[in-house]
Amino acid sequence: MVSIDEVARLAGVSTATVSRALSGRGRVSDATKARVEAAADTLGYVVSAPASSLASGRTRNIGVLVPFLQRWFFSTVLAGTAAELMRHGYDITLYSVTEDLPLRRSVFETLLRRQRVDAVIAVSIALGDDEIDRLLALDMPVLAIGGPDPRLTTLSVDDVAVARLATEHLLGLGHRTIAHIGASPEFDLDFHIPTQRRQGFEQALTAAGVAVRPTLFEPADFTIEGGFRAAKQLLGRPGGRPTAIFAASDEMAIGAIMAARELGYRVPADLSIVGVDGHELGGFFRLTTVDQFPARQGERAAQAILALLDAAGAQPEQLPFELVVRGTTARLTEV
Amino acid sequence: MVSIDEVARLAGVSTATVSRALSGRGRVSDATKARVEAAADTLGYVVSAPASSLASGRTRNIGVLVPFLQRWFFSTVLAGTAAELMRHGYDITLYSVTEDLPLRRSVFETLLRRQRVDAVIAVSIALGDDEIDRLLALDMPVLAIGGPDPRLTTLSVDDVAVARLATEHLLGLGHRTIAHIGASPEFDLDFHIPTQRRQGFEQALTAAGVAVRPTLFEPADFTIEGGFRAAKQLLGRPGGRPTAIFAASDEMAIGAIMAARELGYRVPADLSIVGVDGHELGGFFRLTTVDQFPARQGERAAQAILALLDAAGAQPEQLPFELVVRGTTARLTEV
DNA sequence: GTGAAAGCGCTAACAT
DNA sequence: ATGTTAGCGCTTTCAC
Repeated sequence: MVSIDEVARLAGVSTATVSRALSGRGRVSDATKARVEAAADTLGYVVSAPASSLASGRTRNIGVLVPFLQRWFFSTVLAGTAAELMRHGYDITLYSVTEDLPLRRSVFETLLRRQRVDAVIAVSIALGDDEIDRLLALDMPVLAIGGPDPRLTTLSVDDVAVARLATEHLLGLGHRTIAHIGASPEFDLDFHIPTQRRQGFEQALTAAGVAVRPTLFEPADFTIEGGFRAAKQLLGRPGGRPTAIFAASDEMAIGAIMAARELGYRVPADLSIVGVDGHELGGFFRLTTVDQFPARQGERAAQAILALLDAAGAQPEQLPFELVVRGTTARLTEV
Repeated sequence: MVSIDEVARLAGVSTATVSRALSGRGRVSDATKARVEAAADTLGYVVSAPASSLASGRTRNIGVLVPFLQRWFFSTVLAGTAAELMRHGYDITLYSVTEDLPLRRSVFETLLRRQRVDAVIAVSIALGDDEIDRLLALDMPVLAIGGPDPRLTTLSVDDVAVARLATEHLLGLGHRTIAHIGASPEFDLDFHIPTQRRQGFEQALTAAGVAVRPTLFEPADFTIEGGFRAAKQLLGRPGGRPTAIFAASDEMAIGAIMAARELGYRVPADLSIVGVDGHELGGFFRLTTVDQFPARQGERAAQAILALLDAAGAQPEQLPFELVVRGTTARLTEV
């Protein structure tokens, strides 16, 4: 391992100057800077992260907390964050925060407290009160993406507005009997996004003078399979089947499409379906959806945390979303 | 930040003893060990990673290289690795190694060389020769999961055997006109798994005395959409359509199922389909598949790298796989 | 603009 | 079994 002294010797300067030249902190003449860089280059020198961290207190490393690594949405956000951070020379330390309680505790009580990260990003994760306490006690910038907690600075889409938009799209096509596939109550206990989507849905209906009917709601677990089951229920129930379904995620919407097909309904001729997310499979299924650009959410979070690191506080920020009309929604045709 | 001296003072011992007691290296009497632990506990002391790393040369951190974070297979392997590593008090630094060449270079030339990781795991990633040179030059344990490179210690499933198993399943059901959806040549240029699957497929056919017909092969890109397109080709081509399809991934197999349905073929009555992976969607589609247990692959890699870290060399290891017969394959019925 | 020197918070000999 | 001490490889005052 070539160390800073060797670079200093080769460049004919002190280690202090090498440090300044390579880090960009403190002034160094252009000439020496060039010489130092050349020396570092020929020696293949790379600053030792532990030594630098110990001396400076900065790590150039961000901790990222992710709940369901295997779900498309989360890994997509993570990919966005990772790319953006790497672009700035930052590493990312990944903490998979699952239901495994002992592991989970260790993240908050030990792993995050080892002085290994400069800041943390929590990706759409429902945190306990004590966990948030611990994050706050870390005394470093913390940013949440899409979580429900008011104590954390949060980047989020306006889920009420998202749902309203999807529902208004359906209303605009003439639909009046619109069902909603949302979260089961347990699922939503600590994570409020699904409830907000339901609120937006009901707001839109009410604003259009359409009554909200409890039989037109069916809970599911945000998977294709869950959406499939829920849609079967909705479509199978006697007495006025829905002519449109708003699913709170694209994966559930895809499940609904398959359920409809299996029951012999044509999408969108007999049934319109709209989802939320911007899932990669959306194009294939020609799914109309409200895209929330998950990869960009991740990037945005990375930028925000970097800003927090060399400047002052960040405010909660509203993330963009957009209706993408494809082939699973159509005008209501008189039955 | 409470430091080791405070713990030493409170426990009435030297910092060296605290270090020994907390790390488990070197002997400490049970009594003092208990006192030190108590002191650390009441003070909420956690060892500073940079300081410890600088002094010891160990980081308790593993670098993980992942190519397509958004693909189910990769994020599942990663989740397995992450959980297992965390269980042992290790952090994981995630490097997303994509087609972005400048970023990619920075991983190998800078990020990995900062003394931040004790070892690296490369998850099913096609590495260039120079990249492998750089990994080897890192002078630390490196482990690959499922990659093609002979210079790296690799944990992998026997892809030839996997394909043979899938094909033999189909042959055993009486099928003789079996098609294969595999990788396009470009896709396989630097990553040989797809080719191995094709070899296994052809081996099985030949062993059963069935001629290999080029028209019964169709390349795709390992996505649902790709599998869909490929199956349409295979089934639409005039002259002896296949009665069974072996797809080199579950996602392609799912695409094939949908293509078959759309063309009016019943699965498995008219067409049997088998995939590879053990994808989470497999149950929903009742897909017969050869499961390769991705989550366990990740765990296994974590265990192997930990073993490498405190002992001697590891040998390449064969990973388990298993035929899971569900509902998309059936006996050939006379047409 | 540059150098000297004092740490950053630990661990690992080496003593005892 | 425990204490003393010398670093680990940087960054950052403080001088000049």
